[in-house]
Amino acid sequence: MNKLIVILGPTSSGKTDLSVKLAKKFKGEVVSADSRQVYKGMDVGSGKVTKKEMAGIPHYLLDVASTRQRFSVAQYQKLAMKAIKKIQTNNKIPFVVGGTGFYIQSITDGVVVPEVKPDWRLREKLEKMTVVEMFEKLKKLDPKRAESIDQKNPRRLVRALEIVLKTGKAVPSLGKNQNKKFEILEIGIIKSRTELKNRIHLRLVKRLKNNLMVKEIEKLHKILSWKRLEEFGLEYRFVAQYLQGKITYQEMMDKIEIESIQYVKRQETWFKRDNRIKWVKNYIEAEKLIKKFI
RNA sequence: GCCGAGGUAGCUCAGUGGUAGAGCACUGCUCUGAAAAAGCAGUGGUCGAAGGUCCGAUUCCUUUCCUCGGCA
Repeated sequence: MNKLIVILGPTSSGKTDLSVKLAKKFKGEVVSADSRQVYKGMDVGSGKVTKKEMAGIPHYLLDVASTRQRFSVAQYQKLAMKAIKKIQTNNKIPFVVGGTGFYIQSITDGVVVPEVKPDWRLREKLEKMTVVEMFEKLKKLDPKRAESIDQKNPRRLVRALEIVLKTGKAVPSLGKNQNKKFEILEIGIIKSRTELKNRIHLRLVKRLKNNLMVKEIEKLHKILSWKRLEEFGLEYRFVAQYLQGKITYQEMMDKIEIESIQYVKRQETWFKRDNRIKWVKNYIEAEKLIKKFI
């Protein structure tokens, strides 16, 4: 059976370092699972591995999309599965590494997302409705989905309506079957909140040094609107706000740190639901787990 | 020293004679092609201190301490 190793953890937990070391030791190659690192030109702000840090280990799913387009889980799943197969045929072990829980789940659970491509014009129209109106509409068109949906979340409502309106059929129920194609080991990096806080702070200072990150975002703005840049969140959102004069430099720094920690919490909440994850503190513990697994 | 403004949740502030709210922070949670996104819920205050009036004061009065402006 084909083996697959997942290395996950909250932002700033040290996934890159650990995964490169492990990949070297166990003849592995890395498949990134990061919703921002897929974009070309988002390097400093997304904490993308540098060529040097890769230390010769091939990395997939980096720079596979243009920031002008919107990437999605469905695309991720397809590309990542392809990369995984390729790695396995080369008799190497794929290491899926990242912090985007939804992307990871698309591999480990093999979730089948409904085959309905986003229709941005339709979404724009739908978004003009209030959530109450959207929910009422969904209740009529797809009462079953309406039962389980988050009634106050416009994104979810828009997507559900999009599926129903485009296909004329109800949203298929989610079959959460484990991916049977692989034998999977999921390793999570555990770090205390205070340590993550420190690391996030130091990382931010480093990224701000020499204006590296600000320059990167100014460059991105040449082809992207501020609005679009703000959609990317965290460093991209607040540096964009700073460059527009909406907030001060200090406010920008504070905001990035606060929201990064909030992001950590959201990631932890997501990972908590997956009890396959084996939590480790360091390289040694991870190495032990993999030795047993192989 | 005098005059004025203010002291209410971790922060910024609203408010009322019948023991208090908001936003943000904080904590927990959700997640069907935007997921660093988008949502939901919850905790939290002896209302600066001490007296007084009142059935009752955070709200009115007095004193006091502190902060910020202006004048000396």
